[in-house]
Amino acid sequence: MTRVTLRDVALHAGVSHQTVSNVLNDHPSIRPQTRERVLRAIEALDYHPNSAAKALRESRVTTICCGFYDHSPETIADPYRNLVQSAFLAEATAQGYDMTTAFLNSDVPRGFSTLRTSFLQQRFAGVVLVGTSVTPECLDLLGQWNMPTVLFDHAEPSALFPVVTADYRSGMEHLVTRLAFRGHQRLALVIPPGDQGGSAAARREGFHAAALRHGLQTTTEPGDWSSASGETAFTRIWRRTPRPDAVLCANDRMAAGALYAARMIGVGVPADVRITGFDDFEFARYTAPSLTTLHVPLAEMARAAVRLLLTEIETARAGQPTREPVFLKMPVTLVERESAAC
Amino acid sequence: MTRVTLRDVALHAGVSHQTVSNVLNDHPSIRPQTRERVLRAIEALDYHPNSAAKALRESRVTTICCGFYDHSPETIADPYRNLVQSAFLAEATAQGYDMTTAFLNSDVPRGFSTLRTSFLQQRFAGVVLVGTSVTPECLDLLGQWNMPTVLFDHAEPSALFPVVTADYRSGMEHLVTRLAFRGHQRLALVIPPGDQGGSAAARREGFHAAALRHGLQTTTEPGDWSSASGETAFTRIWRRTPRPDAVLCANDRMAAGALYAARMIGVGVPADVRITGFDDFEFARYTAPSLTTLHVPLAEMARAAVRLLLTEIETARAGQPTREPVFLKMPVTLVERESAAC
DNA sequence: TTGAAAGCGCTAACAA
DNA sequence: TTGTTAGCGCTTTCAA
Repeated sequence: MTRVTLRDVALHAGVSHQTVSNVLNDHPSIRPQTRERVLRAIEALDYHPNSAAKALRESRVTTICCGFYDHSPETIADPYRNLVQSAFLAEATAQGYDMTTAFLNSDVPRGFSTLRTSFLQQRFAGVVLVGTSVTPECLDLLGQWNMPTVLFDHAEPSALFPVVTADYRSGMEHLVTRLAFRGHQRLALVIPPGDQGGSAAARREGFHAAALRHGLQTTTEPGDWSSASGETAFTRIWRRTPRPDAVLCANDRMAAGALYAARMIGVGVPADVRITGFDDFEFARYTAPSLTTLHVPLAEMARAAVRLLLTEIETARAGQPTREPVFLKMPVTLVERESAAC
Repeated sequence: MTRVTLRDVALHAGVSHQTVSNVLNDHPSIRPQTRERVLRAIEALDYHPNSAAKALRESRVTTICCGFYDHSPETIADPYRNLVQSAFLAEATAQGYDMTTAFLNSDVPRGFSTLRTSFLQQRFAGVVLVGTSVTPECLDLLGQWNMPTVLFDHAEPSALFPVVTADYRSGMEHLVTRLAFRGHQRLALVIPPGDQGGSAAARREGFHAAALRHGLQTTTEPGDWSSASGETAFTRIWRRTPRPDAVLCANDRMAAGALYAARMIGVGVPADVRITGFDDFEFARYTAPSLTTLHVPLAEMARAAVRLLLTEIETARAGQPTREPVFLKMPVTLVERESAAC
């Protein structure tokens, strides 16, 4: 159980431990012959450098954190997270970094201070904060910690951190415009309330802006991103007078719930009402009717976010805190399926 | 940007750095007054111990790894992973551990050796290996590394590692028996081929055992867990003669694909054919018709797996490699919905 | 009850 | 080109 160290390798190769270190770090000025001998010793002893020692000595960790903000039981099963996370990890790995994951609950001060503690303990070098609802107050707080951070899915540019998001607003506008051209008059939107500066807010704004432009009537019903909340929302909406002719849901999961509720009540989709989602996850194609929705290029966004974070980390290490504000907004595209067909 | 260390705290409190360490580690024999003073200094300086230094000194890491085996593009969107992972993390956090995630691709030797390298570099203390298809050869390999490991979702007991799984076999048997009692004669199974000792194998065995017992005809069609493969599989199956009167899918995602294909072809479910899934994810309730499936208690399993892993880690540290083989098999329950209603 | 010394495994700086 | 020295921040002896 005793580990092989640099010294063991040095002993085996008949050189000093420093020479071994030099070989490992590709220092110049090592005779090929020595180098060869060291490499053989490393192989023979199955040596692997201790990452803690390296991190300690270099005052540098090669781990990034994927922080899911606003973690609640309702969103645990959300396929969104998995996609994002696995894209993060792939990119991080490609760049020679490890990744840890943190789920921050909405208990803001406590969740954030846990993250900060972890950072100050040097457990990770920087974080991609995933999730809506990062309020301006939180951002100010974060800003004071100077922890390399990238905001994922934050709708507004930030002076403090790079932001990677998608054009949720235009996506929604596009969808509403399309529905307007098809003669729809009364739209209902199912969306989580609040979320200032977050992606829900962007979706809501796009909805209202386009509806106003086209002179459409609108109502809003709260949801919490879960399918169950979509179900409830649709039921409530359908009791109203006048009834909407299209129900737009802020994500696919809620839309799936709405479709289910419609079927239970005996409302035909798309005959009696159109229903749309947002995100375009795997099962959007597999609802009945299949779901018209907006596609978000999550994997691409995730790759960009990690790359930006690594730049942030390098910049912070080099001690150059000034930088242009970065705001990456990826296009969102309409995917037309049955639930809102003509 | 310069970090606060033990020495800084000691200086501030007017004691030696060792005393600070003693306070942090709750050593006895510290005068309450001194203790108080040190704690105030820690507070005042916002001190956080460096985890790398601690790990190095104690030769001990407090990170576990969540290793998803058989990672392929098809399974990235799988909600299964997220549920499992977030349950792992919650339990690990509760026990004072961090968690990293690794996605091992099916390129067995390379993927595994990356994991091993990471372990030998002391990046994590042990791994929960999630996924089917861990072949006996892989297990032997793993066994030689003596890396604390727990197998998640492995169907057979192992002499080498604790296993946490669900009773996939009985679940399938129960479902087949139910269908037999309802007069079904010809069953088709959509399932990934191979997977010796994995959960797919258990599902397949349960299926065949029960079908045999009840004298039912069976056919099998390959799938790769993805919805798209379920779609293809159903289409193929429906071209056969005679047609089955029930199509059992080895997971919900494939079942969703099968439902879609049936609808496209114009086959009524459950009127013309019954379709069932396995796992009971959120959207199983939201397909149309809603999906009859088998519920797997993933969160509970995940908690148990982490606890077992921590025990393994402790045991290994204490140098007592012998231990009773552990095999935890959680119950799987039938959830009846519309797609296989009477 | 507290402090001083040693060293975990590594790398940066310098000396040979 | 290689070896020696020092120290990253912490905890574990052991002595005061």
